[in-house]
Amino acid sequence: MNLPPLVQSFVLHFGEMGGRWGVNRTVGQIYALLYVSPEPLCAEEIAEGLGISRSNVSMSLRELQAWNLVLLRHIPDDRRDYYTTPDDVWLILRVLAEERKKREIDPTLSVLRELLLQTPRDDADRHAQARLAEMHDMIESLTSWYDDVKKLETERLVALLSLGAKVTRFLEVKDRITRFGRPRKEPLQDVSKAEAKTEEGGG
Amino acid sequence: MNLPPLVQSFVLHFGEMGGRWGVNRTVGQIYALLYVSPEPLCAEEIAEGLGISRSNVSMSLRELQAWNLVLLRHIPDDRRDYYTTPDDVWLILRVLAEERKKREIDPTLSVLRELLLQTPRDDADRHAQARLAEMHDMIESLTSWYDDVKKLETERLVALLSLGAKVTRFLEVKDRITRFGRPRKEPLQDVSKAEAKTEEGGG
DNA sequence: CTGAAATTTCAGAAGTTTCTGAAATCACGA
DNA sequence: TCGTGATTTCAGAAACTTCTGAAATTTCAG
Repeated sequence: MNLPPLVQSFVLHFGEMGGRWGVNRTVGQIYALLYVSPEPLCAEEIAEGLGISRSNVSMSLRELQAWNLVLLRHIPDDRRDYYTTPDDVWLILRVLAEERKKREIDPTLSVLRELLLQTPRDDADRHAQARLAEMHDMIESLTSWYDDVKKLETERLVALLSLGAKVTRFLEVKDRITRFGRPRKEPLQDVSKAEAKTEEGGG
Repeated sequence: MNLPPLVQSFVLHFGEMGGRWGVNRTVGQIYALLYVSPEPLCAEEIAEGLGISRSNVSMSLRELQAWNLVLLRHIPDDRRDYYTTPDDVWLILRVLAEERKKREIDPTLSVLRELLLQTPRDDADRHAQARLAEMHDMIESLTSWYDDVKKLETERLVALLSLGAKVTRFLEVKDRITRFGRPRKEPLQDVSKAEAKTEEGGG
């Protein structure tokens, strides 16, 4: 490996983490290298920089493309493909979230739906389905929140994040107002329409 | 494998997904089995149900314990260990989020910090550090949002989720108000003081 | 068309992870 | 103390993934 020390440390770290993120070491390294590189790189340069075989680079770039994590660039009068990453980190985050959802969540959600449609044969089945339903409903809450939030422009998304849990003060205020009209426990579903419930103490 | 068909489908699916979630097939299967099982199970029963070796069960349970995803139970006059999962799915989600953060995010954040402290040797280093800083800052926004949100009681967390992106109406109002006094784009930090105003335009 | 450069594919070598059965260890009652 | 049964450990077998170099394919200028 033939890179400036700072870049090298970053690249090696991403390589090690690759495994935990669902890609292999080389894919992680290539991504890291492209991410910090000031210019797009061609396959040969990547192979050279990381000290790995040209064919390994080719396969790993394919995988990065399957993840939508790299961009192709061309340079006039040079027919090689040059690769780079999007430079907006928030865009990168969106792509990553989308891809991970597609791989890690969606298949499970669809299996859960399928199994919940089956007619239970006995009490064991009924119990199992009740558990699957709990999991299904939680995942639905999460993905519908996600679908909603991903539509936000980045600026707003950042604002929303920095607001953090302060948002709940909003809910508390709503609560207090709402309780005058409607005395007691309601299903918590559509809080936005003003029918939250219970829970005093809020500071 | 010797399980009711519905449970078996669920278990097999979790086994397949295991790889994508950073655990191996057996770990995924055991987790799924414990999750749907109405009673805690002992190692022998798990091995029997899944048709795998006793030692494999032992090692996989260890891993699930390292992830804090299983609970130990004891039955009077029986010295075997019985295992189960927490039954609140939201608690499971919290544990999972925490563990994944610990494994997938924290190490990277600390490497980024370390590399950002180094004195750059040239322009290439300066450019690389600028990129690392962008990544670092984004991850910090995310983790500080997460740290904030994870303190919420589940009931409030669910309410927050179902609110989704509607929360940004709150931000819009704040924007408008703020702009009277202060002509331009401000960091959107302390919105919490503008509370009660929001949300009349709902629907 | 031909040929040179870039890229991809692929069989199998190298490396890694997962799984097992056998042996070691532990926990407890008699 | 010992014996019984539960549990863990561990060396190596089996399965799987990653990586390479060689060969095949693509691309494009002349």
